[in-house]
Amino acid sequence: MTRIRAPRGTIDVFPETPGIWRLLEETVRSVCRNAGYAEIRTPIFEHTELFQRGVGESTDIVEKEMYTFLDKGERSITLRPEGTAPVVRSYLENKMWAGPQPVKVYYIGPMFRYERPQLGRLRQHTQFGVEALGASSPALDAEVISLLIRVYQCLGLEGFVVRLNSIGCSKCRPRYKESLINLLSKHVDELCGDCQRRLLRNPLRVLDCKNERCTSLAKELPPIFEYLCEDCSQHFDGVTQCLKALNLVYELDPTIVRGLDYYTKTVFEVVHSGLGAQDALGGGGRYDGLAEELGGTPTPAVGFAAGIERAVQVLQDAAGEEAGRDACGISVFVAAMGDEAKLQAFRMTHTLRKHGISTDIDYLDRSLRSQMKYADKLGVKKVVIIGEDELRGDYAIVRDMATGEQTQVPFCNLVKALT
RNA sequence: GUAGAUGUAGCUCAAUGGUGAGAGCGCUGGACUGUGGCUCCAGAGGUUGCGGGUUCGAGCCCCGUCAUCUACCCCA
Repeated sequence: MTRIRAPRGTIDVFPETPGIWRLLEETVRSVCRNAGYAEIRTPIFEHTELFQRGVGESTDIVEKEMYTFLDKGERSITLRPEGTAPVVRSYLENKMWAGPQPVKVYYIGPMFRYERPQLGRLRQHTQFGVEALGASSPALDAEVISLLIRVYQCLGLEGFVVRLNSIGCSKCRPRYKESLINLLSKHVDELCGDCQRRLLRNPLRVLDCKNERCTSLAKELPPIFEYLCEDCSQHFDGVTQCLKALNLVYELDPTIVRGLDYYTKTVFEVVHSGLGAQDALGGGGRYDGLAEELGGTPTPAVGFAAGIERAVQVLQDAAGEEAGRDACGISVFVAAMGDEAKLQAFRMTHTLRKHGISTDIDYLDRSLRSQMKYADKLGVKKVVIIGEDELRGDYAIVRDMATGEQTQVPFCNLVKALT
């Protein structure tokens, strides 16, 4: 029999990192709630069409990375590859537009993409994200960006960089695309194979190509700022103004274009150099056209998504392996010798637990010496020792593991002595 | 989907084509029959990823396969 292993691209979060995970999740929750974002939990699978229409038929995610299958009712189902389209679907389906606007929600949960795993990339990974729907104010873009930064700041994470860009809207982006095509067409031969293909389909992608020659060509291209329409341009100014008001440092980066079709106007990424080739901790932007694309009324919205595993990786590099270890948290160990004492110890352990004292006991019939060793490894503060002598005298020995000091405590006073 | 690297004990790694595949750490026990950390001793633990091939002989060489890692594409 061959041993069953976890499927490719999945990991067990155990035993090294649950501590960091819990800290991260708690930080996300408190930062979001502090800014008026409520939790939303959407299904882990959705109708395939949601992502085809929402994320975009021509994106890599939809083209080749989705976990799609037919269920027993012949429906095409997809494990969610991202969180935004489901939230918008939920907003529309639950008529959240009928309540006070904007609707601000956050989520934490698993996402699935069928890709080759590498550093910072898994087939099942966890994202936290926020979405603010129903308002087009640039202040909301800035708020969303500030939330992401705040999460990292609260965790004491350093060395990340915020990159900001605007990719315009359906009015002005086509003009920019057109001029990119015109300018790049003159240099088709110098572009890499991928970019030659991208040129007609989505010329913006040439901007963030990692190929050196494409990069140097891209540098010569005019930035999109010169092509933004009045509306987009004003909006972008509003965003930068708000960010400056918060003293948030960012870099203007005309090369970030994002791989999902639904983005409009503001797009941003938070990157960290400690992540290898996949250097984005998180990213997001505005998606004013998505609700309409999903058959709802036009609804302006903005949000981000960020990778938990990637944040954990950076935090652990900074703090060391042991930092995330989930200590058992046991404070008292009951060591016993002899059958009668062991039964008494078993009962005592449960009594102590009932009184809120975290307690553990030996289950391997070990010698006293070994029980002491084990108690030491657990890191307990006190060990309660019972043998035949103690049973006869109706008391237990309580040993302080830090000082080595031992006292005799009558059984009836044990709870008080250990509290 | 493509490319490269790597698969030996729970972990990190040794072993010129040649005896019964070793070490450190960890685990279990003992020295100390009822007292942890330090020290010393002992023990358990392996289908050398899997399947073929070459050879008198393969952990080592060759082929295939699977897995992991890294990178491309793209993204969290």
